[in-house]
Amino acid sequence: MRSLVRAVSRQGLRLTPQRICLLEVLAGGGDLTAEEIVARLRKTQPHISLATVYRNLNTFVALGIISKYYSPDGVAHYRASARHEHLFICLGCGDAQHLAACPLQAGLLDEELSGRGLQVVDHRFEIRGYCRRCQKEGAK
Amino acid sequence: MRSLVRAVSRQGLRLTPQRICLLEVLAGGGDLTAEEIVARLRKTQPHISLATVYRNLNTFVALGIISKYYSPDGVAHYRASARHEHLFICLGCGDAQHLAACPLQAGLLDEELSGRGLQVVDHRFEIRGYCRRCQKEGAK
DNA sequence: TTTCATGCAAACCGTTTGCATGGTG
DNA sequence: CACCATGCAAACGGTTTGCATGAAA
Repeated sequence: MRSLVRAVSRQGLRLTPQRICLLEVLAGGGDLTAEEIVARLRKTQPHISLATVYRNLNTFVALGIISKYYSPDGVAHYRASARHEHLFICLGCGDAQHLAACPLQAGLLDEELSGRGLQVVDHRFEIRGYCRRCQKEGAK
Repeated sequence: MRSLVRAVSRQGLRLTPQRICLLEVLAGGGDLTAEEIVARLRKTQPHISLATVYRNLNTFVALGIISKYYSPDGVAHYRASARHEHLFICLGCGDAQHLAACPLQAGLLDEELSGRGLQVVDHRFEIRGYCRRCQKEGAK
């Protein structure tokens, strides 16, 4: 949280109440849609505008303070920047769990990436399938 | 291409001229947006509707005949189904290129996945950064 | 006191849907 | 000839933008 605030002020952006609350929500963790973020913000900022949220989210993304991705239904999700994520997404229940193993750190792709002159900033690995529970339910 | 047509008819879907042309475009390869697909289709199907294209794309995705992903600007891209994809997406120009190396095939995550009882269906790896050209432009 | 940020509402744009028509199996 | 698929146009919903107001530095 503190580092997020510092990142924002270091970029010459003003520290408005809205921005501080937004950073608090983001610091809380999770992949949130703009709607979900606004819902949480309204608790402390009842009149905050959706436009303000979108504008700030875009600003933060451009500065690399947070990251953004689109879920399979095409809705943007935001989260405090994690430079890499490895998710297992269950096709049965939709739950996502984070995986520890990082294929990139293992150096597996290094050769191919460097061979093509590609500079990595972040990555996101999604593995889809069925979790233990949903496998059992499917077998019934 | 032939296998795509077979997959469609096997599912009990009618083989309309629009669908056949759509499959031809998809068989041509690449990650295409609906707009790009329509532009190509108009050469042979001048009156084809955007709605028809979207409807068929969604149908094909649901049947697993093609796959869909959202680029960083939130626009859907479609391609003939690959059960796994490894993409490098340039943060500068937005272009995506496919990587050959597959971290999953290398067995890196096997231990973690099997340890948790997770059954893999497909996966998608996105690596973001800057391509050679955008690195040069950024240095200017 | 000068910007920059906010709120509101309207515009945008990719995508979906209702409905009547047309073509496939 | 029964249905599914198509085309058109309108609706939808997430996101962006113009403009006047308000607050941070």
